[in-house]
Amino acid sequence: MTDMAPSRVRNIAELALLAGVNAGTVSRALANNPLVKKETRERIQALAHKHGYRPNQMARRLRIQETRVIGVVVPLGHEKRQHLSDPFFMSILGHLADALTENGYDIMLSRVIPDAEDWLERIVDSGMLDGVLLIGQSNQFEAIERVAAWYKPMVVWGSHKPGQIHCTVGVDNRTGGRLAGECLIAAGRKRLVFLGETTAPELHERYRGLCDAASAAGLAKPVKLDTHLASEVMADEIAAHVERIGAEADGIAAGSDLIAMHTVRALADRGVMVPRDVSVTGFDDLPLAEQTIPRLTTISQNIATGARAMVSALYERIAGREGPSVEMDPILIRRDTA
Amino acid sequence: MTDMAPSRVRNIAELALLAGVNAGTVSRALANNPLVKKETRERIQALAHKHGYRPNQMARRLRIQETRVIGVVVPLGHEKRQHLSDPFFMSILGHLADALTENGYDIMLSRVIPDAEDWLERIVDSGMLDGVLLIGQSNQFEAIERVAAWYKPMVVWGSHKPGQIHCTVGVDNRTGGRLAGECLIAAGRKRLVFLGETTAPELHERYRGLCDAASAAGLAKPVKLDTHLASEVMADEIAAHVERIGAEADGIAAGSDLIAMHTVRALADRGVMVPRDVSVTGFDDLPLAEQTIPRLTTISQNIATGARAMVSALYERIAGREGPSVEMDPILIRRDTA
DNA sequence: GCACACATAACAATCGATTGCAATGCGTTT
DNA sequence: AAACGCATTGCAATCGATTGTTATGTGTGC
Repeated sequence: MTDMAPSRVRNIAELALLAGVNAGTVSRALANNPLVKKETRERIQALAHKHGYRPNQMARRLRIQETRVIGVVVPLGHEKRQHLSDPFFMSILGHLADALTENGYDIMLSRVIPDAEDWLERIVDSGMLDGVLLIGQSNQFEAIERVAAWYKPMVVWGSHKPGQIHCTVGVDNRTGGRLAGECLIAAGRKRLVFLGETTAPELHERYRGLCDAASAAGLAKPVKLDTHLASEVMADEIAAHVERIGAEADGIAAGSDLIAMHTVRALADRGVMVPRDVSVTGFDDLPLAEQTIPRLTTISQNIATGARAMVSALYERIAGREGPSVEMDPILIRRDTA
Repeated sequence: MTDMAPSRVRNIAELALLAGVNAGTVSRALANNPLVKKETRERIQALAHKHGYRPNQMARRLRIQETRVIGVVVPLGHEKRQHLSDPFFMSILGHLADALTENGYDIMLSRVIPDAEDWLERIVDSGMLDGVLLIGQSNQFEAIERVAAWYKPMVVWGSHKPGQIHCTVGVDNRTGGRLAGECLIAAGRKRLVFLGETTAPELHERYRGLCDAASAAGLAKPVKLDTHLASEVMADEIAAHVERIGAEADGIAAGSDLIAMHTVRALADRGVMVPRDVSVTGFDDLPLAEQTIPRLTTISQNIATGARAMVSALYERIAGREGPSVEMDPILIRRDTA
């Protein structure tokens, strides 16, 4: 008999047959279980390697009842056209991925448009996940609360309302909005505008904070201009806003860094200089905010710290311990635009 | 009997017991199989809804032998410290996610540091994936070829070497590099520099293209300065490069948009104006490249188109048809920096 | 020489669903 | 009234692994 290229072995039974032992023994051998004689163990391991056998994870996880997969879910309720390419999602996702893979967890990524009533139930109940991380509450507060009542291993990035059940990690968005407002006011700006979509609680809080700052300084209530976060429509929308605002406003608090960057760009296109003519603040402190010209003044969300906080809160919950929500302090990063 | 909160049903057997039928019937009923009488079907569906029952996907997929999960894998061989937060990965990932979720596929995200010899085998052989998309070849060409020899449903973003087995989608990086070089030369630049890490085939090809352009114009071979893509070290590294180059170079071809943006920033910090004193080109054409000030001149990778091409090539391969690699033409996007 | 302990490995139940096939019951036809 | 067809449902094998329990054989002690 010639030594053919070893045929690919698909399941443990085939390998057991080849080794002349029972499937159970193969399983133990590959797990390095000392119940199996060292000699047999090594023989089976060598055979497995030779035939390129690797256990079917689906079967294994079904039996073990543990998947070592974490779902990372982005609900896009208020923003159906938004893409995952939004830098904020991507940035936090990157850090989550780093933290999770370090501990041997895989990541199942879902971008969900919550049209079906039970979208979240379907995810947590799929039997494929050991836990769920939600990036943003969108307009799905109710749905999240409903599930959080019985499903514990879930942590949400977003803002914390008093009395809520689900565990959140996030910054104090209202304070963040206030900081942005105070920064603009300190720069001598009096006619403030907020750019952002306020159906998501986070953005709404930021707007409220801005209003707080304005009223504390005796200024008129800032105007709110709805702005989508979807990259494609966003640019045009902001351009239109900027066109309309004209000289009406001199201080712009953007709901996110991305909006701020587009705004600065749109202003520059119309010959309006930042920060000479108008001050602009962002929100998030993306890595890129420091690299733009002019560099963006913004409110830091400290995404790396937040991601780590989410992951460790989730680990606690997977282990059965329920920790409290985490609310981080926002920090004003004063750069060039305000 | 009071109407208690319906207890949560965990598996199909329990529900079958409640409904007073066999598990098989429940399975068919929930699948809306007309073999089950309409009346019974609706009764079971109502019962399932009431008790919040949802089938265990792990078990289902094991039985069906189809997971409807696609692995999206980022190999980080040459770049151990790189994070997923790299905007290029994130941008393409966003588009892939959009294309895949449209067809009801879930995404399993892996950021792999290929230290184990059989990292890719382990992924494709896990039994959890219907197909694999690799973002970038890193320095793992051999490993990819080895697996591609027997595992068909896999598509790779990267460059295509003649005679290779695995299916790639990407732009012609060499031509792209040449375009960048010609653009710099057309701007009157004579002392060219390439910023990038050339152990990955894509980046190496870009450098070769730049060299082509230089030699065609009778210029000296461009200097290559290794630059990591990892966000944290990158900024300092580029600053150091810029410091050292000084007046030595007047045309900089960056290996990616991100490197280009950092470079412009670093030059600005030293009082060097772009494009007055130095011309800079990027590579990728990220959405952000258009929003920076000055706007980035770059080589478009057309990420959205590429992502769609990857996904449809993968669908073909899942269906058993093996299509060829796709090589898209790079396009010079002339903006402000060169 | 018999009982006992111990090391190995086989056996079989289990995880939770899907599905081909067999069985049941009812109505219709001749 | 027997026979046949059809609509429903039950039964049991299956996907591929893990693991508690049982069986086998070997060596030791008395």
